[in-house]
Amino acid sequence: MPSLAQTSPAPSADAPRVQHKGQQTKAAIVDAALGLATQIGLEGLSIGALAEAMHMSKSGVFAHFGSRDELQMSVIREYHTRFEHEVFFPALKAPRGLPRVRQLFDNWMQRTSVEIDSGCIYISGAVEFDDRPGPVRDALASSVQVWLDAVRRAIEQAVEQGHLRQNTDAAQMGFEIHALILALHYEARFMRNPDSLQRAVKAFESIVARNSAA
Amino acid sequence: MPSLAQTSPAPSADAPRVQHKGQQTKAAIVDAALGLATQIGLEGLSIGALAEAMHMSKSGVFAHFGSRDELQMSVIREYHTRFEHEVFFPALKAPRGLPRVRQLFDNWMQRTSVEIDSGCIYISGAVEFDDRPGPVRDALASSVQVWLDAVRRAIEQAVEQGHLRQNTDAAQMGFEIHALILALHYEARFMRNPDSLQRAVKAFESIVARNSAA
DNA sequence: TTGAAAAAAGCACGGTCGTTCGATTATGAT
DNA sequence: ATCATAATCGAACGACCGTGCTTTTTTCAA
Repeated sequence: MPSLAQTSPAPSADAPRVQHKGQQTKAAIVDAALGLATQIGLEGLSIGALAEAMHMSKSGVFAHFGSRDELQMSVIREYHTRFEHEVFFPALKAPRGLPRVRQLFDNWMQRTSVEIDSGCIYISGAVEFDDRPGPVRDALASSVQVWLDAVRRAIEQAVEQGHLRQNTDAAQMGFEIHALILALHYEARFMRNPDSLQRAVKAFESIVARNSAA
Repeated sequence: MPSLAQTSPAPSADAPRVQHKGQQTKAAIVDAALGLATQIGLEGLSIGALAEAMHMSKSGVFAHFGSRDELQMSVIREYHTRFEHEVFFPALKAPRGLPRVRQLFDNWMQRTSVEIDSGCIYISGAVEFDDRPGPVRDALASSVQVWLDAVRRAIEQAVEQGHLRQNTDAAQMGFEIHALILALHYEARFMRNPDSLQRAVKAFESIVARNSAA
C-alpha cells in the first residue's frame, strides 16, 4: 500500500459503503493494536493482551485477521496511513522546495518527539525484523521506503527550485536527515537525554546551510 | 562495569587464577548467547534455544546465571568488553586529537558493517528496553553511555590539540556521529541499501570539515 | 583412590503463545 | 418477524517459556 502520493492525496477508498459491525470492531482492534505495538513493539504485540484490552475473547479478535502476520500487517498499514496524515500531507501545504523540506523535517521530528513516549514502529520494527524474512518485514520495509523516497523527492524539488546547490546529492542529504531522526529517537527515548531535540534541529540547520545555494 | 578506560586499559582481573570447569563452560555459554542475541535480540534470546546450541540441558545452562536477567546482563558485559577491544583500545594507538577521532569512527563503522549481518545489541537493545525499566535496561544504557562519553572525550581532545575549531560543540558533534552509525545500521541492515557505508563516510567528512580549524 | 563439592541433567510446574473448531449470540436484509 | 449470515465466544491443542526441585554425573584436591 504505497501512496505517500506521488501525485494526489488519494481518495482513501478503503471504507466500505455501509460500515457493518464487523468492520467497526476491526478498526477498533487495529487502533488498540497500534497503541500496544508502539509501546511494546510489533513482536511484543500478543493477541491475548490485545483481546484483554478490547474486552473480547482471544478467538474473537483472532477471527478478524486469521493470523498474527495479518494482524501485524494491518497495524503497519494503519501506521502508514497515520504517518501520511500527520507528517506528509500537512507538509504539502508548504511551498515546493526548501520550505517544504523544512516542514517535512519539522513534522517528522515533531512526531518522533511524541513517540519518545510511545515509540515508533518504523524504528522498532526495523530492529525486530531485520533478520526475519517474510511478508511482515516486506510490508514494513516498503512502507518505510515509500516515505524515504518522498523525502528525497522533496529535496530534489528544492534543488530544482534553486533553493539548494545544483550539485546537492539528494539521496545523501536524505540519509543524513534520516540519521538525525534515528539519533533523536535513540538518545531521547532510550538514553533519556533532553538535549536531543535541539541537537537534531541544530544538525539539520548545518546540513541545510552546507547545501544551500549561494 | 564502565571501563572504556578514562586512564588505563585496565588489567581485566575478572579471570580467576585457575579456570575451573564451570567458568570455562559459563564463558562458552555467554559466547554462544552473544551470538544468538546479536541475531535475534536480547529479548529473543531464550534459555531453551541456548541450551540446544550448547548441547546442554536447560537447567544446566540456567544454573550458571540464576535468572534470565543475569544471563542478559552477562551478554551485555561480554559485548561491552569486545567493543572495547575491537573499537576503543585499537584507536588509542592513533595520536590524540583528530586522528584518534577518525580512527574511533572508522573502527566503529567497521564493526557496524560487520554487524550488518549479525546485528548490534546496543541498537537492538535500545529498542527492546526503552520502555522496560529494570537492571537489564540500566546495564545496557550505562554501557552505551560510557562509550558515547569516550567518543566525546576524544573530540574534546581534538579541540584541545587545535585540530578542531575552538568553539566546536563536542557533544553536538558526538550526537551527529552517533546518528550516522544508527543510519548506517538501519539502512544497510534493514533496508539492504549497499550505498549506506559510503554515505556515512561522506557525511562524517562533512562534519569534520565543518568543525575543522582554519 | 577416596570423598566432598561442583556441575549438569531430568522432570515437573504454572503460564502464555498462536491457532483450531464447534457452539452460541448478534446482526441486518427480506 | 424470519432467517441466513456474520460476529463472537469458550474450550482445547501443542509448543515454548522461565524457574524450582531432586538426582546423577563429573571434577578436583587431599
